[in-house]
Amino acid sequence: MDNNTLKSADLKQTKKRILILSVLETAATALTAEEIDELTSKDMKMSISTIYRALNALADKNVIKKALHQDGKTYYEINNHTHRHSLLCTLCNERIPIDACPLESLENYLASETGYVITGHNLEFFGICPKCAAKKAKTK
Amino acid sequence: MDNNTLKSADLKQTKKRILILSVLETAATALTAEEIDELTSKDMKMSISTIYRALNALADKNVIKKALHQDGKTYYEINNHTHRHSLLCTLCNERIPIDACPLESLENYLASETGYVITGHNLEFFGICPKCAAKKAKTK
DNA sequence: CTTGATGCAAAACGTTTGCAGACTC
DNA sequence: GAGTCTGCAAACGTTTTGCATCAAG
Repeated sequence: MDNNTLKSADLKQTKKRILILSVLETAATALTAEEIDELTSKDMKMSISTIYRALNALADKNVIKKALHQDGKTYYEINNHTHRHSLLCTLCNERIPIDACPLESLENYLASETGYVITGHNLEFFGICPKCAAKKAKTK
Repeated sequence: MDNNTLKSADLKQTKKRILILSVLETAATALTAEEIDELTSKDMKMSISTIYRALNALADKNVIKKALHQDGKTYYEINNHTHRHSLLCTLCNERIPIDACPLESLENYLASETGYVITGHNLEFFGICPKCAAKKAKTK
């Protein structure tokens, strides 16, 4: 675990912030504030507004990435400066990560076409996972 | 204007619904409920909950598409069964439509790899438009 | 006349904020 | 000790909902 992530982001190194960061570091996918609350509550009790404030501070410093998903919740994940999107089952909410991202070349094209400085993108796939598809076929 | 869009979607043909649909049909981009409220208010006064209910009914019937964007608002647009994404200036909120969508082949790959039935995706680009970039350079 | 649509006000939801007290540096 | 972080409760903005009334089929 990187002990000076907080220090180098000009943020005070509190136990709660360290715990939030370590939860995000070990997570396989992006997490909501509520999920982070659950995961940290075993080790330490903290207010949900503390979690939101810590997450926003970290996102401002680009330590983590923040994105609003279609379920209306904001997801946070460590910013490893690589791309990862996800595929979400609209029935059971299972979420699996996708490594491939075909958008860089499109971004370059868009930049030259529009004059924009492209700073990022948001991409989510929706579908029905095999388990839910099977379940659905049965009940029909 | 298609007079039986509502009828064929099993929805009652009310003046308000017709007006909402016509606003969406003439819009160049996806609209929020609030924007639709403003655009319709010249012709007819209606409650915001009526607008939300009409939009949700239409989205359920796949007459329109509904998507939550990064500004926290839900945008609605006519479902012409083609793809269009957008590029959004994070400073002035200018939004320009993008026709290209390179995701079909990736969707096929994901489907075979994960077993999911892929039903859709959500894609947004962020950047800074030339005007805002110029303004920003001046104030520095 | 039955069913679905509407208005209003209140609630829901995830997130943010003001303020007083507690902690890090 | 200065400046930042935290907890609590209250506020926020968008969207949804319960219920009574109204209009479309």
